[in-house]
Amino acid sequence: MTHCLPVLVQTPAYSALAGPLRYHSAQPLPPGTLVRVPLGRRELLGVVWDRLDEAAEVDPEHIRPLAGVLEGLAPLPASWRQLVRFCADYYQRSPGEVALAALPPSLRSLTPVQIARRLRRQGAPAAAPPPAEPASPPLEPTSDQRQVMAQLAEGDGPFLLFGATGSGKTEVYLRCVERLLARDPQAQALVMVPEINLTPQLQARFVARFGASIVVTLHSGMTPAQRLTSWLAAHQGSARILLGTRMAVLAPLARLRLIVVDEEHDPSYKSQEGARYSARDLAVYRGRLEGAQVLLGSATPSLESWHHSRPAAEGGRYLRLDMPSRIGAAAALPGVRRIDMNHQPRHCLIAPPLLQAIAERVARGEQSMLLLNRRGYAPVLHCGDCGWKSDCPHCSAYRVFHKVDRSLRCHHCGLASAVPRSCPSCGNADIAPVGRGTERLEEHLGEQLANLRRPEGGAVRMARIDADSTRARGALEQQLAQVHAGEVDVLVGTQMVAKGHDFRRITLVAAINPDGALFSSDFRAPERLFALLMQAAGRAGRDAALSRQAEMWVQTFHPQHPLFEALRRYDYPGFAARQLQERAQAGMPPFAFQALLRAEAGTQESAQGFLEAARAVADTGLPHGQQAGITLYPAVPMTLQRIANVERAQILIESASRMALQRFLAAWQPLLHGLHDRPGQRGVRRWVIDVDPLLI
DNA sequence: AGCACGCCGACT
DNA sequence: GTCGGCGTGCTC
Repeated sequence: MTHCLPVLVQTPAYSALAGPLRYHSAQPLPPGTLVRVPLGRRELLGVVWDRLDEAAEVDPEHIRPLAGVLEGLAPLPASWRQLVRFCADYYQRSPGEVALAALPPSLRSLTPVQIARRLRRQGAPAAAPPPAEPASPPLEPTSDQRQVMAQLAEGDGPFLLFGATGSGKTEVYLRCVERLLARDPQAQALVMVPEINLTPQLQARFVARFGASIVVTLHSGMTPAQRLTSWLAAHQGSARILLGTRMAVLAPLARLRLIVVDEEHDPSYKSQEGARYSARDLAVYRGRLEGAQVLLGSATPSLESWHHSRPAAEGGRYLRLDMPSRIGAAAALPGVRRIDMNHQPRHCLIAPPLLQAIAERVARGEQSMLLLNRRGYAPVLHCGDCGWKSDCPHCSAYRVFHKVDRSLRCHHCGLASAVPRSCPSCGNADIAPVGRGTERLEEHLGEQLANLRRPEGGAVRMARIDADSTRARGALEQQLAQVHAGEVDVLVGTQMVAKGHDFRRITLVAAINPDGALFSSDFRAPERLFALLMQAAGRAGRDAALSRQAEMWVQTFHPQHPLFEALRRYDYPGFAARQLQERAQAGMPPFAFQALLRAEAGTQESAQGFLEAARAVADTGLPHGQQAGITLYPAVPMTLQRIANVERAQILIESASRMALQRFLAAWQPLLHGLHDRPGQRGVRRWVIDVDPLLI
């Protein structure tokens, strides 16, 4: 007697293999079992799925037997399968793609024998370890923390922890986990941070509190072997605390009781390739699904979460918890100073008063941090004679001048070449860098401060931290350590330095050129700028003795702009209220729900042609009424129209109802597969649906 | 997606 | 006369 089992394999939504495939098995394997199955000439990892009727009918002759079962691995739990199903449905992908992407890569590449050996080595789930002796005894909780802990004990959530930088949010996370494990020693907690860079310090604090044996981390920077170890520990239950980036939300945790999403506003939680899921939104869904408490934390919540945390009487679904006070003597955030660049020397990089302020810090032995969101020396080279600019031949973007290695580099396709000695177009020798990047800022500052002396007489020490300076493994940690050790007086960096790193001795933070976000076509740009500046300000004055003279400087041509007014008062609620009002009036998220259909093709015409055909088929090919409440906008080129010679275009789909949008997408998406193969659409290389896109 | 098969240009 | 380009088609 053989059984016919549905099995998920990694197949994309648009191949004919989107659903589960059928295989014969001598044994009736429970859903969630990991198996190996033949597909064509390959042998793939697969997951036994729940119901056969999810698979399309197929000729019984063609059904092949399973190639093997991964012995010793417990089947993935029903809740995990439901999470995968939800994620696939919501983000319009195949369940196989979501399920297999959520498994560690080594499960796919190792042979069953290697995996069995690995399982034997890692052993069975460990018995509950004795509670670790805290290496660092927790401090007395602040009154804010006490109050928040009391609220967390009572309600169900989800909770939005609205806590100022330095108010001790991490301590709240630690206490929540502590309380959970005291109540249920077998329970598991998931704690997410937006970036890999932030995991080490978080891990250090959790290990110090709970011991290394029950804490594991999961992120894409780990080696395949490490990822497998952590994943197995999570799945088998020996890990009680899983720390990680967005991928951790899809880890199997059979006894999950608490999910923390730190810095929940951070765009990194939204995946930008494969299944474009939001780990924050999935966390909320997963919490409800598995009965786990969900705690979203931020000093500058996303407007979506903020809106959800309005009073329940007004329709709010999250419970807002306030922690307004910074801890200790650093209680006050630095004063904000706006420099009106209209009244400064033209084209100056750093206004004289700011330069003066930096010089004073150096002379006192304090540190300064300058933020400029552009790496390289100058964003473009320009010929004054003929107007030539350093275009990238493959992208609709300029190549950036990097002085360090005298190269022109495209930040989109990676094309790099030596800087021409003279204009490639007219031969003029006088080609000039236009605009400024971190390299140029560092150089300029070095010149301006060349004659300055530190208290003990040494020269000013500068450092630059951006994606270029931290390319090598461990470079970021090393550079951060230098800053911490006080070996740097002036730090220049992109936004990566503003995120989460505590610099105790910094007393001045300056935003060099933040104006771009004020008038951006991206409606979320102000939200991101406000979060960045708040976060950056939080870096300053964390050392009690220095906090009084801490300052946040903003160079702007629009000093009266409401965003900077709100920043001056550190008034996130005021800023958010204003933004939400604008969004409501304009009918934008969170008051509307959006999706994008993006197409890539050899020419802009064929990309747009595909999209227009998709628009047309929404009218003609769908059951009547399926389009009710849905707005489909015309196809337009993407902001970055061409990358690596691929033309990109998109259409926006909008609805006031999330349900209506979901229903429409589910009905529409299958029709698009047919379009792709039509004669006129051959030029289309790829298309994707992005649900709840962050970048439009 | 992979991976085959299949039919046309520059190499030993 | 072969190696290899990617167009088309199939995989439970």
